[in-house]
Amino acid sequence: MTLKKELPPYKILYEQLRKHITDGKYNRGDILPSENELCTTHQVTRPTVRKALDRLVHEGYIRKKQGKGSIVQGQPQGVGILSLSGTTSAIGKDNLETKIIVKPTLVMCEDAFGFPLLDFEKEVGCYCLERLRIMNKQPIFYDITLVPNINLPRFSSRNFENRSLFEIMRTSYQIEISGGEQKLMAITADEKIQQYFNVAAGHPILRLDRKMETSKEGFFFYSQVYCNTENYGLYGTF
Amino acid sequence: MTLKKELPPYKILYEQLRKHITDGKYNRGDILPSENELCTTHQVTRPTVRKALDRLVHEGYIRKKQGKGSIVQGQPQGVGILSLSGTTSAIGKDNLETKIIVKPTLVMCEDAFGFPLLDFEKEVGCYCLERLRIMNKQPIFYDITLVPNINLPRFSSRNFENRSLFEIMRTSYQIEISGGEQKLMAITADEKIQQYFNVAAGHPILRLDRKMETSKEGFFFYSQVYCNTENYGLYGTF
DNA sequence: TACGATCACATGTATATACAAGTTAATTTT
DNA sequence: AAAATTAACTTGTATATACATGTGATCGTA
Repeated sequence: MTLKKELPPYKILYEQLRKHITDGKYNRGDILPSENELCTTHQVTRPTVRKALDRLVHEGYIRKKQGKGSIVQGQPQGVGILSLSGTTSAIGKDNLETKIIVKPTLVMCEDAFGFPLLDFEKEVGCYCLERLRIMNKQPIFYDITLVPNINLPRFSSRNFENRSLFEIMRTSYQIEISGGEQKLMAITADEKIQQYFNVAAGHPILRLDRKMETSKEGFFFYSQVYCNTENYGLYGTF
Repeated sequence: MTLKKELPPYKILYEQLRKHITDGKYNRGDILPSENELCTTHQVTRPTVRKALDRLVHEGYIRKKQGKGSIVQGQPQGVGILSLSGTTSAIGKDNLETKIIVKPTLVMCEDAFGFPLLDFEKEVGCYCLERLRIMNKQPIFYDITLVPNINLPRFSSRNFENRSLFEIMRTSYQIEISGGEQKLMAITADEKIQQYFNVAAGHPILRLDRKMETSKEGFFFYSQVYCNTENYGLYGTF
Protein backbone atom coordinates (compact mmCIF):
# COMPACT_ATOMS: atom_id res chain seq x y z
CA MET A 1 0.00 0.00 0.00
CA THR A 2 1.55 3.21 -1.15
CA LEU A 3 0.71 6.33 0.80
CA LYS A 4 0.99 8.62 -2.19
CA LYS A 5 -1.93 7.68 -4.34
CA GLU A 6 -0.40 9.06 -7.47
CA LEU A 7 -0.31 12.82 -7.52
CA PRO A 8 -1.75 14.55 -10.58
CA PRO A 9 0.89 15.64 -13.09
CA TYR A 10 0.58 19.34 -12.38
CA LYS A 11 1.30 18.68 -8.72
CA ILE A 12 4.28 16.52 -9.53
CA LEU A 13 5.69 19.28 -11.67
CA TYR A 14 4.92 21.85 -9.00
CA GLU A 15 6.64 19.81 -6.30
CA GLN A 16 9.66 19.26 -8.49
CA LEU A 17 10.13 22.88 -9.47
CA ARG A 18 9.51 23.98 -5.92
CA LYS A 19 12.16 21.59 -4.68
CA HIS A 20 14.64 22.85 -7.24
CA ILE A 21 14.10 26.35 -5.98
CA THR A 22 14.33 25.53 -2.30
CA ASP A 23 17.33 23.31 -2.94
CA GLY A 24 19.08 26.09 -4.75
CA LYS A 25 19.23 24.43 -8.15
CA TYR A 26 17.44 27.52 -9.38
CA ASN A 27 18.44 30.77 -7.77
CA ARG A 28 16.89 34.19 -7.50
CA GLY A 29 16.97 35.86 -10.90
CA ASP A 30 17.24 32.65 -12.87
CA ILE A 31 14.74 32.09 -15.61
CA LEU A 32 12.89 28.81 -15.54
CA PRO A 33 12.64 26.74 -18.71
CA SER A 34 9.86 28.15 -20.85
CA GLU A 35 6.41 26.70 -20.58
CA ASN A 36 6.81 24.91 -23.88
CA GLU A 37 10.11 23.41 -22.81
CA LEU A 38 8.53 22.14 -19.61
CA CYS A 39 5.79 20.65 -21.74
CA THR A 40 8.18 18.56 -23.75
CA THR A 41 10.45 17.59 -20.88
CA HIS A 42 7.54 16.52 -18.72
CA GLN A 43 5.28 15.25 -21.45
CA VAL A 44 2.31 17.34 -20.48
CA THR A 45 0.45 20.14 -22.18
CA ARG A 46 0.73 23.83 -21.56
CA PRO A 47 -2.36 24.32 -19.41
CA THR A 48 -0.97 21.67 -17.09
CA VAL A 49 2.39 23.38 -16.90
CA ARG A 50 0.71 26.70 -16.33
CA LYS A 51 -1.29 25.28 -13.46
CA ALA A 52 1.91 24.26 -11.72
CA LEU A 53 3.51 27.63 -12.40
CA ASP A 54 0.41 29.49 -11.23
CA ARG A 55 0.83 27.92 -7.88
CA LEU A 56 4.50 28.82 -7.67
CA VAL A 57 3.59 32.39 -8.55
CA HIS A 58 0.90 32.47 -5.96
CA GLU A 59 3.26 31.25 -3.28
CA GLY A 60 5.92 33.71 -4.26
CA TYR A 61 8.55 31.32 -5.56
CA ILE A 62 8.52 32.78 -9.05
CA ARG A 63 7.33 35.83 -10.91
CA LYS A 64 6.22 35.76 -14.51
CA LYS A 65 6.70 38.33 -17.17
CA GLN A 66 4.98 38.24 -20.49
CA GLY A 67 7.38 37.88 -23.34
CA LYS A 68 10.22 37.15 -20.97
CA GLY A 69 9.67 34.09 -18.87
CA SER A 70 9.30 32.80 -15.36
CA ILE A 71 11.75 34.49 -13.05
CA VAL A 72 12.81 32.77 -9.86
CA GLN A 73 12.22 34.84 -6.75
CA GLY A 74 13.78 32.39 -4.35
CA GLN A 75 12.49 31.21 -1.03
CA PRO A 76 9.36 33.10 -0.23
CA GLN A 77 10.95 35.37 2.27
CA GLY A 78 8.92 36.99 4.77
CA VAL A 79 6.83 34.01 5.20
CA GLY A 80 7.35 35.04 8.74
CA ILE A 81 5.14 35.09 11.70
CA LEU A 82 2.40 36.74 9.76
CA SER A 83 2.08 34.08 7.25
CA LEU A 84 2.94 30.46 6.80
CA SER A 85 6.09 29.67 8.60
CA GLY A 86 6.86 29.27 12.25
CA THR A 87 7.56 32.03 14.67
CA THR A 88 11.18 31.15 14.56
CA SER A 89 11.60 32.18 10.98
CA ALA A 90 10.13 35.58 11.61
CA ILE A 91 13.47 37.06 12.37
CA GLY A 92 15.79 34.37 11.21
CA LYS A 93 16.70 31.71 13.67
CA ASP A 94 20.35 32.57 13.92
CA ASN A 95 20.40 34.52 17.12
CA LEU A 96 17.17 33.18 18.47
CA GLU A 97 17.31 31.11 21.59
CA THR A 98 14.32 29.18 22.84
CA LYS A 99 13.54 28.50 26.45
CA ILE A 100 10.80 26.16 27.51
CA ILE A 101 8.72 27.61 30.30
CA VAL A 102 6.21 24.80 30.53
CA LYS A 103 6.90 21.41 28.97
CA PRO A 104 4.10 19.79 27.00
CA THR A 105 1.37 19.01 29.48
CA LEU A 106 -1.99 17.52 28.75
CA VAL A 107 -4.78 19.91 29.62
CA MET A 108 -8.51 19.93 29.10
CA CYS A 109 -9.93 23.16 27.79
CA GLU A 110 -13.12 24.50 26.30
CA ASP A 111 -11.67 26.93 23.83
CA ALA A 112 -8.30 28.04 22.54
CA PHE A 113 -7.60 31.75 22.72
CA GLY A 114 -11.03 32.61 21.45
CA PHE A 115 -11.16 29.88 18.86
CA PRO A 116 -13.86 27.34 19.67
CA LEU A 117 -12.57 23.79 20.00
CA LEU A 118 -14.15 20.88 18.21
CA ASP A 119 -15.92 18.32 20.37
CA PHE A 120 -13.30 15.65 19.91
CA GLU A 121 -10.58 18.14 20.77
CA LYS A 122 -12.29 18.88 24.06
CA GLU A 123 -12.56 15.16 24.71
CA VAL A 124 -8.97 14.14 24.12
CA GLY A 125 -7.49 17.31 25.55
CA CYS A 126 -4.55 19.30 24.25
CA TYR A 127 -0.87 19.38 24.88
CA CYS A 128 0.00 22.79 26.19
CA LEU A 129 3.49 24.18 26.08
CA GLU A 130 4.88 27.59 26.81
CA ARG A 131 8.06 28.97 25.37
CA LEU A 132 10.11 32.11 25.54
CA ARG A 133 12.20 33.17 22.55
CA ILE A 134 15.22 35.22 23.29
CA MET A 135 17.19 37.27 20.83
CA ASN A 136 20.50 38.81 21.78
CA LYS A 137 19.71 38.11 25.40
CA GLN A 138 16.45 39.99 25.12
CA PRO A 139 13.15 38.09 25.28
CA ILE A 140 11.14 38.84 22.16
CA PHE A 141 8.41 36.22 21.93
CA TYR A 142 6.43 34.41 24.55
CA ASP A 143 4.03 31.84 23.22
CA ILE A 144 1.49 29.38 24.51
CA THR A 145 0.68 26.56 22.14
CA LEU A 146 -2.15 24.05 22.24
CA VAL A 147 -1.83 20.84 20.24
CA PRO A 148 -4.79 18.43 20.32
CA ASN A 149 -3.85 15.05 21.73
CA ILE A 150 -4.24 12.93 18.67
CA ASN A 151 -1.84 10.13 17.98
CA LEU A 152 1.52 11.91 17.79
CA PRO A 153 4.07 9.37 19.01
CA ARG A 154 6.48 10.67 21.62
CA PHE A 155 5.16 14.20 21.21
CA SER A 156 5.43 15.25 24.82
CA SER A 157 8.99 14.07 25.11
CA ARG A 158 10.35 15.80 22.03
CA ASN A 159 12.90 18.50 22.33
CA PHE A 160 11.42 21.85 21.43
CA GLU A 161 14.40 23.83 22.60
CA ASN A 162 15.70 25.14 19.34
CA ARG A 163 13.38 23.89 16.68
CA SER A 164 10.15 25.45 15.68
CA LEU A 165 7.01 23.49 16.29
CA PHE A 166 6.32 23.74 12.57
CA GLU A 167 9.58 22.02 11.82
CA ILE A 168 8.87 19.18 14.21
CA MET A 169 5.42 18.73 12.76
CA ARG A 170 6.78 18.57 9.27
CA THR A 171 9.80 16.38 9.81
CA SER A 172 8.52 14.05 12.50
CA TYR A 173 4.88 13.69 11.58
CA GLN A 174 4.65 14.75 7.93
CA ILE A 175 2.13 17.39 8.92
CA GLU A 176 2.35 20.71 7.12
CA ILE A 177 0.66 23.92 8.02
CA SER A 178 -1.61 24.76 5.13
CA GLY A 179 -3.11 27.96 6.43
CA GLY A 180 -4.89 29.46 9.34
CA GLU A 181 -6.50 32.47 10.86
CA GLN A 182 -5.25 34.97 13.33
CA LYS A 183 -6.27 37.92 15.34
CA LEU A 184 -3.86 40.69 16.21
CA MET A 185 -4.05 43.33 18.84
CA ALA A 186 -1.89 45.72 20.77
CA ILE A 187 -2.12 45.34 24.51
CA THR A 188 -0.20 46.48 27.54
CA ALA A 189 1.97 44.01 29.36
CA ASP A 190 0.35 42.30 32.31
CA GLU A 191 2.39 41.17 35.27
CA LYS A 192 3.47 37.85 33.81
CA ILE A 193 4.54 39.44 30.58
CA GLN A 194 6.33 42.23 32.40
CA GLN A 195 8.38 39.59 34.13
CA TYR A 196 9.12 37.51 31.09
CA PHE A 197 10.03 40.44 28.90
CA ASN A 198 11.57 42.47 31.69
CA VAL A 199 9.64 45.59 30.79
CA ALA A 200 7.78 48.20 32.76
CA ALA A 201 4.06 48.23 33.40
CA GLY A 202 2.17 49.77 30.52
CA HIS A 203 4.69 48.60 27.95
CA PRO A 204 2.93 48.00 24.60
CA ILE A 205 2.91 44.40 23.47
CA LEU A 206 1.68 42.86 20.28
CA ARG A 207 -0.47 39.79 20.75
CA LEU A 208 -1.43 37.23 18.12
CA ASP A 209 -4.05 34.55 18.58
CA ARG A 210 -3.71 31.98 15.87
CA LYS A 211 -5.46 28.89 14.66
CA MET A 212 -3.37 26.79 12.31
CA GLU A 213 -4.85 24.35 9.88
CA THR A 214 -2.76 21.50 8.60
CA SER A 215 -2.44 19.05 5.75
CA LYS A 216 -3.91 16.44 8.10
CA GLU A 217 -7.66 16.70 7.65
CA GLY A 218 -9.40 17.97 10.75
CA PHE A 219 -6.19 18.59 12.68
CA PHE A 220 -5.64 22.10 13.92
CA PHE A 221 -3.49 23.66 16.54
CA TYR A 222 -3.56 26.92 18.33
CA SER A 223 -1.20 29.43 19.75
CA GLN A 224 -1.10 32.73 21.47
CA VAL A 225 2.01 34.78 20.89
CA TYR A 226 3.15 37.86 22.75
CA CYS A 227 5.77 39.99 21.02
CA ASN A 228 7.88 42.76 22.37
CA THR A 229 8.19 44.84 19.23
CA GLU A 230 10.17 47.62 20.86
CA ASN A 231 13.41 46.76 19.11
CA TYR A 232 12.35 44.21 16.52
CA GLY A 233 9.21 44.92 14.55
CA LEU A 234 7.47 41.95 13.07
CA TYR A 235 8.31 41.73 9.43
CA GLY A 236 6.41 39.87 6.77
CA THR A 237 5.48 39.81 3.13
CA PHE A 238 2.12 39.09 1.57
CA MET B 1 -11.26 57.21 -25.42
CA THR B 2 -12.41 54.61 -22.95
CA LEU B 3 -10.30 54.18 -19.85
CA LYS B 4 -11.22 50.55 -19.50
CA LYS B 5 -9.39 49.00 -22.35
CA GLU B 6 -11.69 46.04 -22.44
CA LEU B 7 -11.02 43.68 -19.59
CA PRO B 8 -10.62 40.01 -20.50
CA PRO B 9 -13.81 37.98 -19.99
CA TYR B 10 -12.53 36.09 -16.98
CA LYS B 11 -11.83 39.35 -15.20
CA ILE B 12 -15.23 40.73 -16.03
CA LEU B 13 -16.82 37.64 -14.58
CA TYR B 14 -14.55 37.82 -11.56
CA GLU B 15 -15.43 41.44 -10.89
CA GLN B 16 -19.11 40.75 -11.27
CA LEU B 17 -19.21 37.76 -8.95
CA ARG B 18 -17.02 39.56 -6.48
CA LYS B 19 -19.34 42.52 -6.49
CA HIS B 20 -22.35 40.31 -5.94
CA ILE B 21 -20.66 38.87 -2.89
CA THR B 22 -19.54 42.15 -1.40
CA ASP B 23 -22.92 43.70 -2.19
CA GLY B 24 -24.68 40.92 -0.40
CA LYS B 25 -26.51 39.53 -3.43
CA TYR B 26 -24.81 36.29 -2.53
CA ASN B 27 -24.43 35.57 1.13
CA ARG B 28 -22.28 33.26 3.18
CA GLY B 29 -23.41 29.72 2.64
CA ASP B 30 -25.07 30.38 -0.69
CA ILE B 31 -24.05 28.23 -3.61
CA LEU B 32 -23.01 30.02 -6.75
CA PRO B 33 -24.47 28.99 -10.10
CA SER B 34 -22.59 25.95 -11.33
CA GLU B 35 -19.66 26.40 -13.63
CA ASN B 36 -21.71 25.20 -16.58
CA GLU B 37 -24.51 27.61 -15.78
CA LEU B 38 -22.05 30.48 -15.61
CA CYS B 39 -20.73 29.34 -18.97
CA THR B 40 -24.08 29.68 -20.64
CA THR B 41 -25.14 32.86 -18.87
CA HIS B 42 -21.87 34.58 -19.66
CA GLN B 43 -21.20 32.97 -23.01
CA VAL B 44 -17.74 31.73 -22.13
CA THR B 45 -16.25 28.30 -21.72
CA ARG B 46 -15.55 26.43 -18.55
CA PRO B 47 -11.81 27.09 -18.29
CA THR B 48 -12.62 30.78 -18.42
CA VAL B 49 -15.22 30.48 -15.72
CA ARG B 50 -12.83 28.41 -13.64
CA LYS B 51 -10.16 31.05 -13.93
CA ALA B 52 -12.50 33.62 -12.45
CA LEU B 53 -13.56 31.24 -9.70
CA ASP B 54 -9.96 30.27 -8.95
CA ARG B 55 -9.27 33.83 -8.13
CA LEU B 56 -12.28 34.14 -5.87
CA VAL B 57 -11.15 31.01 -4.08
CA HIS B 58 -7.66 32.34 -3.73
CA GLU B 59 -8.91 35.55 -2.22
CA GLY B 60 -11.22 33.77 0.12
CA TYR B 61 -14.56 34.89 -1.28
CA ILE B 62 -15.68 31.37 -2.06
CA ARG B 63 -14.79 27.80 -1.29
CA LYS B 64 -15.28 24.95 -3.72
CA LYS B 65 -16.31 21.45 -3.03
CA GLN B 66 -16.16 18.74 -5.60
CA GLY B 67 -19.55 17.35 -6.41
CA LYS B 68 -21.26 20.12 -4.52
CA GLY B 69 -20.48 23.52 -5.91
CA SER B 70 -18.96 26.88 -5.13
CA ILE B 71 -19.87 27.96 -1.65
CA VAL B 72 -19.85 31.64 -0.79
CA GLN B 73 -17.67 32.47 2.18
CA GLY B 74 -18.61 36.11 2.30
CA GLN B 75 -16.36 39.08 2.73
CA PRO B 76 -12.88 37.73 2.79
CA GLN B 77 -12.45 38.17 6.34
CA GLY B 78 -9.16 37.16 6.18
CA VAL B 79 -7.87 38.76 3.24
CA GLY B 80 -7.87 41.66 5.54
CA ILE B 81 -5.35 44.18 6.50
CA LEU B 82 -2.71 41.55 6.92
CA SER B 83 -2.90 40.26 3.49
CA LEU B 84 -3.98 41.42 0.10
CA SER B 85 -7.11 43.45 0.39
CA GLY B 86 -7.62 46.98 1.52
CA THR B 87 -7.95 48.10 5.07
CA THR B 88 -11.61 48.64 4.52
CA SER B 89 -12.34 44.99 4.04
CA ALA B 90 -10.55 44.11 7.21
CA ILE B 91 -13.67 44.35 9.24
CA GLY B 92 -16.31 44.53 6.58
CA LYS B 93 -17.25 47.88 5.26
CA ASP B 94 -20.78 47.93 6.53
CA ASN B 95 -20.32 50.06 9.55
CA LEU B 96 -17.08 51.60 8.50
CA GLU B 97 -17.07 55.27 7.79
CA THR B 98 -14.11 57.03 6.26
CA LYS B 99 -13.13 60.56 7.00
CA ILE B 100 -10.46 62.35 5.03
CA ILE B 101 -8.12 64.22 7.30
CA VAL B 102 -5.78 65.46 4.59
CA LYS B 103 -6.82 65.42 0.94
CA PRO B 104 -4.29 64.13 -1.57
CA THR B 105 -1.46 66.61 -1.53
CA LEU B 106 1.73 66.43 -3.49
CA VAL B 107 4.71 66.15 -1.19
CA MET B 108 8.40 65.52 -1.70
CA CYS B 109 9.92 62.99 0.60
CA GLU B 110 13.07 60.94 0.98
CA ASP B 111 11.64 57.76 2.36
CA ALA B 112 8.28 56.26 3.16
CA PHE B 113 7.84 54.96 6.69
CA GLY B 114 11.22 53.32 6.68
CA PHE B 115 11.00 52.05 3.13
CA PRO B 116 13.56 53.73 0.88
CA LEU B 117 12.05 55.51 -2.11
CA LEU B 118 13.29 54.96 -5.64
CA ASP B 119 15.03 57.90 -7.27
CA PHE B 120 12.21 58.65 -9.68
CA GLU B 121 9.73 58.54 -6.82
CA LYS B 122 11.69 61.18 -4.99
CA GLU B 123 11.77 63.26 -8.17
CA VAL B 124 8.08 63.26 -9.02
CA GLY B 125 6.93 63.36 -5.42
CA CYS B 126 4.08 61.48 -3.85
CA TYR B 127 0.45 62.16 -3.20
CA CYS B 128 -0.07 62.05 0.51
CA LEU B 129 -3.46 61.53 2.04
CA GLU B 130 -4.54 60.89 5.58
CA ARG B 131 -7.71 59.14 6.53
CA LEU B 132 -9.54 58.15 9.65
CA ARG B 133 -11.78 55.10 9.59
CA ILE B 134 -14.61 55.09 12.02
CA MET B 135 -16.65 52.09 13.06
CA ASN B 136 -19.77 52.50 15.11
CA LYS B 137 -18.76 56.05 15.87
CA GLN B 138 -15.42 54.91 17.20
CA PRO B 139 -12.23 55.66 15.25
CA ILE B 140 -10.44 52.40 14.51
CA PHE B 141 -7.87 53.13 11.81
CA TYR B 142 -5.81 56.15 11.05
CA ASP B 143 -3.67 55.87 7.97
CA ILE B 144 -1.21 57.92 6.01
CA THR B 145 -0.77 56.84 2.43
CA LEU B 146 1.88 57.83 -0.08
CA VAL B 147 1.19 57.28 -3.77
CA PRO B 148 3.97 58.23 -6.21
CA ASN B 149 2.90 60.90 -8.65
CA ILE B 150 2.91 58.93 -11.85
CA ASN B 151 0.27 59.54 -14.46
CA LEU B 152 -2.96 58.74 -12.64
CA PRO B 153 -5.61 60.94 -14.24
CA ARG B 154 -7.76 62.87 -11.80
CA PHE B 155 -6.20 61.06 -8.87
CA SER B 156 -6.14 63.94 -6.46
CA SER B 157 -9.74 64.82 -7.11
CA ARG B 158 -11.17 61.37 -6.64
CA ASN B 159 -13.51 60.69 -3.82
CA PHE B 160 -11.86 58.50 -1.23
CA GLU B 161 -14.60 58.91 1.31
CA ASN B 162 -16.05 55.47 1.33
CA ARG B 163 -14.01 53.44 -1.09
CA SER B 164 -10.76 51.76 -0.33
CA LEU B 165 -7.71 52.96 -2.15
CA PHE B 166 -7.27 49.42 -3.42
CA GLU B 167 -10.67 49.52 -5.01
CA ILE B 168 -10.01 52.82 -6.74
CA MET B 169 -6.69 51.55 -8.02
CA ARG B 170 -8.29 48.43 -9.37
CA THR B 171 -11.41 49.86 -10.93
CA SER B 172 -10.14 53.22 -12.14
CA TYR B 173 -6.60 52.43 -13.18
CA GLN B 174 -6.51 48.65 -13.63
CA ILE B 175 -3.73 48.50 -11.06
CA GLU B 176 -3.84 45.57 -8.72
CA ILE B 177 -1.92 45.02 -5.54
CA SER B 178 0.16 41.95 -6.14
CA GLY B 179 1.96 41.77 -2.83
CA GLY B 180 4.03 43.73 -0.47
CA GLU B 181 5.95 43.84 2.74
CA GLN B 182 5.04 45.13 6.12
CA LYS B 183 6.36 45.72 9.55
CA LEU B 184 4.18 45.51 12.60
CA MET B 185 4.70 46.87 16.04
CA ALA B 186 2.84 47.75 19.18
CA ILE B 187 3.32 51.33 20.32
CA THR B 188 1.70 53.72 22.72
CA ALA B 189 -0.46 56.49 21.35
CA ASP B 190 1.29 59.79 20.84
CA GLU B 191 -0.59 63.06 21.17
CA LYS B 192 -1.94 63.12 17.65
CA ILE B 193 -3.18 59.55 17.88
CA GLN B 194 -4.67 60.18 21.31
CA GLN B 195 -6.73 62.93 19.76
CA TYR B 196 -7.81 61.01 16.69
CA PHE B 197 -8.72 57.88 18.58
CA ASN B 198 -9.95 59.68 21.67
CA VAL B 199 -7.90 57.51 23.99
CA ALA B 200 -5.74 58.15 27.03
CA ALA B 201 -2.00 58.57 27.01
CA GLY B 202 -0.26 55.21 27.12
CA HIS B 203 -3.02 53.46 25.22
CA PRO B 204 -1.56 50.58 23.19
CA ILE B 205 -1.82 50.98 19.43
CA LEU B 206 -0.91 48.63 16.66
CA ARG B 207 1.10 50.19 13.87
CA LEU B 208 1.71 48.77 10.40
CA ASP B 209 4.20 50.16 7.94
CA ARG B 210 3.51 48.73 4.54
CA LYS B 211 4.96 48.79 1.08
CA MET B 212 2.56 47.61 -1.58
CA GLU B 213 3.70 46.32 -4.92
CA THR B 214 1.34 46.38 -7.86
CA SER B 215 0.68 44.79 -11.18
CA LYS B 216 2.11 47.92 -12.77
CA GLU B 217 5.82 47.30 -13.07
CA GLY B 218 7.84 49.53 -10.80
CA PHE B 219 4.85 51.17 -9.20
CA PHE B 220 4.63 50.89 -5.44
CA PHE B 221 2.79 52.73 -2.80
CA TYR B 222 3.21 53.03 0.89
CA SER B 223 1.11 53.42 3.95
CA GLN B 224 1.35 53.66 7.66
CA VAL B 225 -1.66 52.46 9.56
CA TYR B 226 -2.48 52.98 13.20
CA CYS B 227 -5.08 50.67 14.68
CA ASN B 228 -6.94 50.88 17.90
CA THR B 229 -7.39 47.18 18.57
CA GLU B 230 -9.07 47.62 21.91
CA ASN B 231 -12.47 46.54 20.70
CA TYR B 232 -11.76 45.16 17.25
CA GLY B 233 -8.74 42.94 16.86
CA LEU B 234 -7.28 42.75 13.41
CA TYR B 235 -8.41 39.57 11.83
CA GLY B 236 -6.76 37.77 8.97
CA THR B 237 -6.17 34.42 7.35
CA PHE B 238 -3.02 33.08 5.78
C1' DT C 1 -40.13 1.29 5.91
C1' DA C 2 -35.28 0.86 5.39
C1' DC C 3 -31.54 0.18 2.66
C1' DG C 4 -28.81 0.15 -1.47
C1' DA C 5 -28.00 0.90 -6.31
C1' DT C 6 -28.29 4.26 -9.71
C1' DC C 7 -28.29 8.57 -12.10
C1' DA C 8 -27.79 13.41 -12.74
C1' DC C 9 -24.89 16.91 -11.80
C1' DA C 10 -21.12 19.16 -9.44
C1' DT C 11 -16.07 20.15 -9.59
C1' DG C 12 -11.14 18.21 -10.80
C1' DT C 13 -7.88 17.19 -14.28
C1' DA C 14 -6.04 16.88 -18.80
C1' DT C 15 -5.52 17.28 -23.89
C1' DA C 16 -5.19 19.88 -28.24
C1' DT C 17 -5.38 24.09 -30.40
C1' DA C 18 -5.50 29.02 -31.61
C1' DC C 19 -4.43 33.64 -31.48
C1' DA C 20 -3.00 38.01 -28.81
C1' DA C 21 0.60 40.60 -26.89
C1' DG C 22 5.14 41.63 -24.84
C1' DT C 23 10.36 40.99 -25.33
C1' DT C 24 14.57 40.36 -27.52
C1' DA C 25 17.77 39.77 -31.04
C1' DA C 26 18.73 39.42 -35.73
C1' DT C 27 17.99 41.47 -40.12
C1' DT C 28 17.09 44.87 -43.25
C1' DT C 29 16.88 49.50 -44.63
C1' DT C 30 18.29 54.17 -44.50
C1' DA D 1 26.97 52.99 -38.61
C1' DA D 2 22.45 53.88 -36.91
C1' DA D 3 17.69 53.27 -37.07
C1' DA D 4 13.69 50.76 -38.28
C1' DT D 5 11.69 46.40 -39.32
C1' DT D 6 11.08 41.74 -38.81
C1' DA D 7 11.26 37.15 -36.84
C1' DA D 8 11.41 34.14 -33.20
C1' DC D 9 10.77 33.58 -29.01
C1' DT D 10 8.05 34.34 -24.45
C1' DT D 11 3.61 34.42 -21.53
C1' DG D 12 -1.64 35.69 -21.64
C1' DT D 13 -6.16 34.40 -22.95
C1' DA D 14 -9.67 31.63 -24.94
C1' DT D 15 -12.14 27.73 -27.15
C1' DA D 16 -13.71 22.88 -27.46
C1' DT D 17 -13.61 18.51 -25.62
C1' DA D 18 -13.05 14.40 -22.69
C1' DC D 19 -13.04 11.69 -18.78
C1' DA D 20 -12.39 11.15 -13.53
C1' DT D 21 -14.34 11.75 -9.10
C1' DG D 22 -17.25 13.41 -5.35
C1' DT D 23 -22.31 14.51 -3.84
C1' DG D 24 -26.99 14.01 -3.25
C1' DA D 25 -31.55 12.83 -4.65
C1' DT D 26 -34.33 9.38 -6.70
C1' DC D 27 -35.92 5.02 -7.45
C1' DG D 28 -36.28 0.18 -6.68
C1' DT D 29 -36.01 -3.66 -3.96
C1' DA D 30 -35.83 -6.47 0.31
